Amino acid sequence: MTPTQTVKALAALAHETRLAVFRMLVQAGSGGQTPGGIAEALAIAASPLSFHLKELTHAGLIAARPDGRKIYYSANFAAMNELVTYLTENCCGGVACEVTGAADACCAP
Amino acid sequence: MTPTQTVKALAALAHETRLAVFRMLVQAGSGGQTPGGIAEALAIAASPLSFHLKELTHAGLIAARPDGRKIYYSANFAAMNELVTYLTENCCGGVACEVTGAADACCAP
DNA sequence: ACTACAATTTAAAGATTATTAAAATGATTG
DNA sequence: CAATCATTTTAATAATCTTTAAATTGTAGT
Repeated sequence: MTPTQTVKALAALAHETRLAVFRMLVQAGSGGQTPGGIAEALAIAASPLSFHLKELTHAGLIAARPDGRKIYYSANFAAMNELVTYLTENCCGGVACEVTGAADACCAP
Repeated sequence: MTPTQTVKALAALAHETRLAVFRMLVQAGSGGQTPGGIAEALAIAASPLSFHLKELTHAGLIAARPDGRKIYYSANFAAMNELVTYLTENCCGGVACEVTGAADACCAP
């Protein structure tokens, strides 16, 4: 993951509505959710939701799967995991972690 | 961690310079780094760096430890780990993970 | 074809954030 | 105490995001 891609993903998540949408999709699993379902659950109007879904999609954090006149959005788990890895990478210089004490998997929660 | 705190942390990281600074501090471990050291390593002018350090500090992602006329900044590893946890929490509804297959630790990289 | 539904697009207004250069703070050294 | 060093603050400008409401696309049912 490049710094630029990472910044895009973080910026996409750095908004209350989008963070809620993304977490809802993370919890929904690979089946996903339609904009209608998300809008109802989170009480968001259709137009802004569509804008935010586009932002998350452009950042590579979610993907769309059209089905008839509905569209199912689901979280991109690979991207999510790459993002987490990028943030914690080479923690404490890669030596035995000062924080967790773990030899590898340094600074994992 | 509240959604509001999480959004603040993500927004703080969603900037190329701040992401680079934060990763440098993550890799520096608990000893930390001074603005002077960071400025030299990343080729950033003092004034914008100070602005970005303030943003990261307000977001709770780093902390300052003054020592004489120098200030050592270091990553807040607890905050970093909480952020990661918040993003991946209750992945796939908490049932056996569809993505990794793991029973718990669902969707960990 | 006509109507209804699911979702997206557009354009304008409003709000937030980043950058720059200059000035200021506060701690050390000679 | 004057000079210097490390860092922060200020204020103005420039750039970027969000929201809103209205209009649009595309699909399904009658």
